[in-house]
Amino acid sequence: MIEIDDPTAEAGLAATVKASKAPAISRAAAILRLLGKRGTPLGVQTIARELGLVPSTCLYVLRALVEEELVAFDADTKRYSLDAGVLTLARAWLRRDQFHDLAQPVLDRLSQEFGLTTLGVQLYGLDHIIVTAMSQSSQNFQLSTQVGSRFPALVSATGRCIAAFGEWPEAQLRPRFDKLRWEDAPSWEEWRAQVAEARATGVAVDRGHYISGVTVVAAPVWKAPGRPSHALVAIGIGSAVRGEGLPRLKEALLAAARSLSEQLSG
Amino acid sequence: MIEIDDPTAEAGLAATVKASKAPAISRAAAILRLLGKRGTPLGVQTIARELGLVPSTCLYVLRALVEEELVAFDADTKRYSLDAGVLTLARAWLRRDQFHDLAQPVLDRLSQEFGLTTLGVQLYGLDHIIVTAMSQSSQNFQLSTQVGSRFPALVSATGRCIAAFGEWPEAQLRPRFDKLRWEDAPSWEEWRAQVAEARATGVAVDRGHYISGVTVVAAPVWKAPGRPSHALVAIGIGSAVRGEGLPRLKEALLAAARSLSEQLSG
DNA sequence: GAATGATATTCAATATATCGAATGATAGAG
DNA sequence: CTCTATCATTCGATATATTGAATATCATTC
Repeated sequence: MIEIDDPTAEAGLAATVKASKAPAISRAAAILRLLGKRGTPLGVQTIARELGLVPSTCLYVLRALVEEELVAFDADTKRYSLDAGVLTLARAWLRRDQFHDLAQPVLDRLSQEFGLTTLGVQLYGLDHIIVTAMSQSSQNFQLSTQVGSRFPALVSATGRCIAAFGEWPEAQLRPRFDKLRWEDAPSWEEWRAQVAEARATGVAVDRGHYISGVTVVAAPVWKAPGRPSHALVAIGIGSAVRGEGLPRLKEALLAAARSLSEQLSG
Repeated sequence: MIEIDDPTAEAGLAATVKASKAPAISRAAAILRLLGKRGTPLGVQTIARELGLVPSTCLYVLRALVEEELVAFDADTKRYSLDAGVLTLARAWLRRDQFHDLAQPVLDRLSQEFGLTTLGVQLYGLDHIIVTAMSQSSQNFQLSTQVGSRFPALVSATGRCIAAFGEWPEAQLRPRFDKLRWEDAPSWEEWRAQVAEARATGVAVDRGHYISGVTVVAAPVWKAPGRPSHALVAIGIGSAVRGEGLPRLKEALLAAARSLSEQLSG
């Protein structure tokens, strides 16, 4: 799957910093994300330029992050990179997230039964989604993502899911839809029709639009009434999603999502 | 394995905040760690009390963290907990950490061959270590930790490793040694002797001191000359580490650690 | 080897994040 | 239902984090 740029990194930072009562934290988060995205160690100046920060401020923030072991500092090269402290936080999150725990066995079963890759994702409004659980079947060729990956909200089957059950005004959907990148982008009308179908059936499908040859199915999960908080996703290639397979998969995904919703709200 | 409390959480926070030029970040990190440790969602007041923060400041920090999706806010209960944003950072870290990538296949091979659990850990001076890679054999009963776990630096075999190759003054070692919790704590003299042996052989061993019945072996890994930066650890129970097994394991671990050191420094 | 351009870092002025008291909001007891 | 206790939240005064210029350090070019 294709990764996306983080919109908050460059453009929105100035605004976020201004509005906040703790701007150092926005800056720190932006730095962490930048270091994560780049992967290679960066110097103070580079980071500051990239994020539009004052170098001295950037230095102080980095030093604080180093102190907290969220950022590693190489004294020889004077370069900064992510440190293992972020792992400790992630482990704590994984251990306690209800959806993750409940979804994992369900995903394992589904990916086994249908021979495809399944994901549990958390929805963040119209901005993006984050993969929080994953399971792969033992088949040879598999599409793969990792827990922690971010994708734009409205793309693929999950996007139709969000549009179908989020009750968002069209004025908010359209501009975001126009910015998406698909391998074979649907027209706005085509997409609207598919969203309507998702609303009717309870499951959204993307047939080769996001990635050609790949069928993605998504079903919404609710933690509370209102907008769905999570979704179950199945990603299939080849025979797994052809012919009789697809309706059965949709059925199974829908049932699993309903069951999860009940468990989460109870 | 037994988890440890984070020393920076309560006691050291005030000092760290005072010294820093970006105190909001220390507070933010402390909040993240607290939320991670507790697992259950917490209110502003509770967090502030626990960490010795002013409630209003605590609120501002929390809001900034929510904005960055590092903390989730339940508007109904007004409780805060870790959010999935920390996952994204962790994934980025895992993807780019050289030691993690190089160590994983080595650990897989070792755990398979000897039928035990192996870890790759990153060393943080005399403070603590963080597990950054793990592999388990397919045997039924296995000791288990997770990537991201933290342990005190000087405990078990890794501790002897750090003491043996870190060239720390005794005055710094002793007070930390005295604070450790073992199931069957060795005396200071006993421990010193084992550290000396580790220095001589290149591998450290803990025979049931940290956890009774469990043998832990650790070998240091260097990214650069000076103090070791990482270590390879093998954790065995029963026959895997009895008789002829142990010397063979020590040999294999040492060889693997040497090879890794070379790859990392090159 | 001097000069150049880039970097990281320090420092004092000032915009502002932080504090503590005051205000709302909420839940539980009587 | 009222009272009380505890919580989250707002707000103005002030200690201080942030800034931008100045300095120090480093690598590279002529």
